[in-house]
Amino acid sequence: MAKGLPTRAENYSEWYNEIVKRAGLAENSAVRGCMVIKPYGFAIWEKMQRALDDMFKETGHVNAYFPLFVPKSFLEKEEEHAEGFAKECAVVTHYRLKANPDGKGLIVDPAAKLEEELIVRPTSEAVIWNTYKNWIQSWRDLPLLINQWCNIVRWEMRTRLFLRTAEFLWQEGHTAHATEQEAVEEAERMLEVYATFAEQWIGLPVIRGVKTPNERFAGAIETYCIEAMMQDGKALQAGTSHFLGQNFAKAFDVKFVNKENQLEYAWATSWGVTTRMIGALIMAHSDDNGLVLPPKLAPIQVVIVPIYKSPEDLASISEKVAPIVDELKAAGISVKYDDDDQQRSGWKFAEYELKGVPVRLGVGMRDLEAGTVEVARRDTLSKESRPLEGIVDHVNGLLDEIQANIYKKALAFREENTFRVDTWDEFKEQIEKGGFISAHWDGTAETEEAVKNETKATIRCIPLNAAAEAGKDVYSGKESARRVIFARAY
RNA sequence: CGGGGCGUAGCACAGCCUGGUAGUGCGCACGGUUUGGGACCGUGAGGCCGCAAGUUCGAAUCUUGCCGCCCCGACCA
Repeated sequence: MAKGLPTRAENYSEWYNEIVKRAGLAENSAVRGCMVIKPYGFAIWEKMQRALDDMFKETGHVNAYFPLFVPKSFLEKEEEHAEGFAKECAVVTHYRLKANPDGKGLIVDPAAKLEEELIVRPTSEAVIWNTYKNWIQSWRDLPLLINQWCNIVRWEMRTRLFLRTAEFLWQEGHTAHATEQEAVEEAERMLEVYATFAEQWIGLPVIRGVKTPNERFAGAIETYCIEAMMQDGKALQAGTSHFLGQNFAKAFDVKFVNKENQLEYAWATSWGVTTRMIGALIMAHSDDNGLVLPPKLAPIQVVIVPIYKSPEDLASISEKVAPIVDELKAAGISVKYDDDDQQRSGWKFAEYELKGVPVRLGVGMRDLEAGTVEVARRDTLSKESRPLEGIVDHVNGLLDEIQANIYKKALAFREENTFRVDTWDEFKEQIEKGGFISAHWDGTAETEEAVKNETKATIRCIPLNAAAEAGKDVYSGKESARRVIFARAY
């Protein structure tokens, strides 16, 4: 076990916080509620960005950039949207500071008050649809498929590294379409992109679903989501995709002329995933020794640690290892040969385990003589001695195996902790133990609210693949057509 | 914004109750011995004790007021 790292069983949230800090992913900043993403954490984000961006491009999207500031009047235009975000907005009121006449330091120059306040974007629908108004005239201008990578600010009272901070990084896709059907298909397509990314890259099984009206994005007609289970049995929303109908087109007067020469409002979607996915990755796979990274997102996939006594030994190990490093690189594997003389091998083993490096190769003098290498995998913590010959192929296969294994493990965990519940007593008992509860819901906001008040559990989603099944609401006893997923959530 | 806790070296903390000018561990620097799972010994550097005012001969310690951070709740990706 890592030195002094709290265990998941002892204190799950402290375990999480410590992993984030000790693995060098992020730390709290001097600015309240904001985080500093450190190089190792940012490297994971860069890998996520790369993979997602490729998927966005493959589905026909292009990147652009819109301003950080949203004039208050823009935000106001779509009423529900405005209401939903109003209570968490940072507002710019002035554009200048000046020397404090009463002493040292600076004060806000009262003479430099902005005519109209600017909101630091909590999301960009308003700015973007205000822009789209000028870009869209004809059906020939559609669909408009644009994404941007940026930061946003949502003034949170209580923050946690990666999971909830006042400022965070994300991507937001904003598309405009000529027909309702096309927009709905886009929202569903992007949800599937997210689900694929979560499952195949993060190794995180997700439930695809739609939100209840209560949980919907402010201004959306339908919110699709992917929900994942963390190791403490709580749910975490890993991505959302919205069908916005014509709400924003109407608010910003975005009309186009269709093939019949008639004016119509454009149909919209928006979709986003955030740096929160890094939190999901940590909480889904890591163990009491530290981080466990899926090979596809690991900044370092393979670390090679030389084990030696004298500088001469190190030299001969380095000589033997050099071609292997080259071969691994040639095979597209990111590898680090850690010949740093400042730290001992035992220290390095522990350190790379804490950092979640999927595969570690240990090479010592004994290996040199025997033509072997010690192969250690992070996900199972198992070690074996293998012939140096053919090691690159072996590692390549091993990375795939680890990627598959951590997904399998997470899926098995979710299945073991998902319960079909049909009585209210059972519901209350189970929710205390954690996990997902699949239960009947009568479709009313009243019941949803009552369940939340009594148990802190919310409806995470109505699964897209939910089979029609007549039943009785677990709380109210009223008629229900299908089961939904209840859980306590992050 | 309500309830609780905490601000002392880069980090984690002790000292405060019972006032006398600051200590431990990790880390850091140097030297040596070590090296197949977080080495050990020795020497050394490093602090306006969150800020401000008050009490006192004297304040990290007592009083008051600020500021900041963390945890628990309501809100949220």
